Amino acid sequence: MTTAPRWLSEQEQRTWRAYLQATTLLEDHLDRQLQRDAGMPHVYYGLLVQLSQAPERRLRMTELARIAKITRSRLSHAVARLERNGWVRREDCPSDRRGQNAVLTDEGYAVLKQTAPGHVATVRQAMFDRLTPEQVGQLGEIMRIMAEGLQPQDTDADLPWLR
Amino acid sequence: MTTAPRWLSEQEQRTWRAYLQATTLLEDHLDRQLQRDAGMPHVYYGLLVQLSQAPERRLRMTELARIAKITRSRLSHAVARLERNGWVRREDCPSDRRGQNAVLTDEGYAVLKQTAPGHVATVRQAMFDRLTPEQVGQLGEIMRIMAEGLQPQDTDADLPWLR
DNA sequence: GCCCACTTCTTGAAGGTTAAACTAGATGGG
DNA sequence: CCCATCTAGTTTAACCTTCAAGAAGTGGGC
Repeated sequence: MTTAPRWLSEQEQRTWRAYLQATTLLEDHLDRQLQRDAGMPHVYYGLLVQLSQAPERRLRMTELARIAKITRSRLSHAVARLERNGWVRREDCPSDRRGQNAVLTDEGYAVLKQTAPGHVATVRQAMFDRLTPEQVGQLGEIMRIMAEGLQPQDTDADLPWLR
Repeated sequence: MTTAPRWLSEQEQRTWRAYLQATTLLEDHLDRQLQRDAGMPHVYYGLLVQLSQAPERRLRMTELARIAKITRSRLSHAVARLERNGWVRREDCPSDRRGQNAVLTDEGYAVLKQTAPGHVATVRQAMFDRLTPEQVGQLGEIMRIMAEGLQPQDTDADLPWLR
């Protein structure tokens, strides 16, 4: 970082500040809503959602971590907690003896079914009810671009001389 | 929540998922970058930035918490840590004996000065270098709308019969 | 002047997250 | 077959966040 930094323009600064405030406030809001209504933080809820949508309601740990964009370590802790709650169960993977499947239990599914409407309502109220369909489209496109740029890269992409 | 839930449309679902992924990945990315280069998480860095921009580089605890969108409790812990680092100092507020000012020290300012370029570069690379100026404008507008809707409301707004 | 309700800020405990180290099993070249 | 190397997942300890409770100060109504 020896070259002169390119500071943010006025518009970029305003956007960045708004981004930080909105994302902080929303994540807090969702955490509070779900902690109150479902007894777990937002990230944990997201794990149950992913499992509920997977074939046979089960996923390999690494795959779940990849989809949810969290580390395997964090997932290990999270699943341990969800298992204590009886909402997820661990199961040996038949094809790879190192592997574990996280399986959504019926109880876990019931919790999800019960709390999903309230959660959707909260998300709507915070985001979709305030934006025009056009803005929803713009936001989606922008977020896809950002997410794509932040995916853990193929190692070789950082080492072009190896390609 | 007794009425039939209005689920998200296809477009809304895609946008929501992209939003979750992008914000999760970006926050992680910034935390890692700042932990590595500045020895503190992103939120703590943001506190130093706010202080650096305040008159006399100091702010009342409550005001700083309000600006940074975090709880006072969290701020207390954070400032305690930053104080141990020598980057912030606490000071009694002259006009209100309950109050404390958080003051950015010269050391704290130096850390900021040293790490700001790298941080801006990271933000640019993750967001602004990937978006058109038009998209930056759209994102800013959308985030302002969301943040506004999530501000802790004036109590009376929830109690119209008291107005 | 005296209450009482409110604000400011801190604390402690419980729970969540991170980074690094570790166990166990898979994999592929020689 | 053997071994180095890689991958899957867990664990530990340090750190961070949250919630509830509490100490201390303020200020309006009487």
